[in-house]
Amino acid sequence: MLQTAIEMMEGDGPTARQQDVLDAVLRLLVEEGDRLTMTAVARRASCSKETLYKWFGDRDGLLTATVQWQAAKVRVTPVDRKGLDLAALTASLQRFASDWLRVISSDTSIALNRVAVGHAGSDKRDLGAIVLERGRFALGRRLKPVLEAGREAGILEFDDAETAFRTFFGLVARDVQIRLLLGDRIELTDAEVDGDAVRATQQFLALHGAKTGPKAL
Amino acid sequence: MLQTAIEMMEGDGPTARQQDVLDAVLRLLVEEGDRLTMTAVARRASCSKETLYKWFGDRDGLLTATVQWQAAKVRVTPVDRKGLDLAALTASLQRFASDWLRVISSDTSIALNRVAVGHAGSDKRDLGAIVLERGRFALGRRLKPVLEAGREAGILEFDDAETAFRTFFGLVARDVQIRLLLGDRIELTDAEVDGDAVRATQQFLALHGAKTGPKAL
DNA sequence: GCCGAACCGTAACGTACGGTACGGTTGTTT
DNA sequence: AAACAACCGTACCGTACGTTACGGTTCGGC
Repeated sequence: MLQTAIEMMEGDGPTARQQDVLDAVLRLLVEEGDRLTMTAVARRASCSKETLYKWFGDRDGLLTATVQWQAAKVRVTPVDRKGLDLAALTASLQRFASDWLRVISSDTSIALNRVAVGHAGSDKRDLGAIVLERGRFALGRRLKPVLEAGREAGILEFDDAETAFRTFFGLVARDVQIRLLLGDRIELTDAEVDGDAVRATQQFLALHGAKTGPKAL
Repeated sequence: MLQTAIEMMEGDGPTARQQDVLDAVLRLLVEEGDRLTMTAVARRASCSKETLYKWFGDRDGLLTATVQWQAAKVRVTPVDRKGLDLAALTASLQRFASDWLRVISSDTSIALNRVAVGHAGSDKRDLGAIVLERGRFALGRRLKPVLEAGREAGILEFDDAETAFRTFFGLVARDVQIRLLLGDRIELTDAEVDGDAVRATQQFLALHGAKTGPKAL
């Protein structure tokens, strides 16, 4: 059953075969970066270039579909806002932090962000917008309710949830993402990721934790 | 007087004429991004392509020389470590923060980081390494002595200067750089930059300021 | 005034790659 | 079994662009 790029845009996701192709593009993107050729994609995915063009329109369409496909694969564990105490909030923040660190340090994320950054420089700003929307902004949308629940529970104090989120974001990511994107070889073991998540969470709580008793700053 | 790319690598910088060419590349890079062509550079700089190749070797050499040229233009105001008190340290940190925010939000920085990120994905990792070295790491080398002076003066408390610097970096940059690189249009007025610098500095002091009297966290 | 080096402007070359066309194969419908 | 759609593999086309080559101009040295 033929499914055009337009149909993919507005309807149900790619077919199984198309997903295979997009996964091949992902792998190729990690290996070769933005200089992957349509020929290489066709060869890797064992499909014809004609099919690629029929399904995805052109090279940019293929890259866009790939980015969306990868973004769709990222699923998150929701947080229950009931019975929130300091321990639960701390665990939640740590989990967000470690998840995020693992995402931005993954090969696929690095490769995808690289092509998105490259495309943001040209007229084709779509890729950057998608990555931003499904990455940074999606994280904010998921984390802000947690922060606000913490505030309602009297655990956190802040004026603006967006600002508070950005502080947390900075404490977690620091210079990791830009260094990775620029080619710095950072080794991030699981232990280090968890340690960084703990540190970032503690720092955030030190800044925005509710002041109780003599802990006034 | 002819000056080959090799001579430029190991010796005195580019000649005045070559600087004009590199400035033209910079402007073109801001306008067109990585898809600038050698023909466009030659036309913009009013020089021949033959000269470009004689001076810079090839396209990558031209881009490398451009990145180094821009990096060389960034100069910093040193900080005197004598008579350091909290006010002086605060002012110093705020200045670092606002300077850095202005750098990473400038058109040239964004354009340069974009091409560097793109090149970091291919075999040509040079550009990324240069940007990293003259950007993030240069900032760290300049800031760490300030932090250590603050610690010696009893104003700051931290174990590792590198870790403390990265915390400050995160508090300052937050999500700004990645958003700009991905094409997000962020408006950063001078007032906002200064305000962010103050906020980041206060947050850093809250985390690493020496505990005096009843201010224990 | 003459010579050569450096350089400009432009034309030309080679190639890599995006995009298209086409013959052959498989699987499905009638 | 005939017809047809979807698809694979490959050959092909057009073009953009990196790189080179060349004629003409400026300029410093003798």
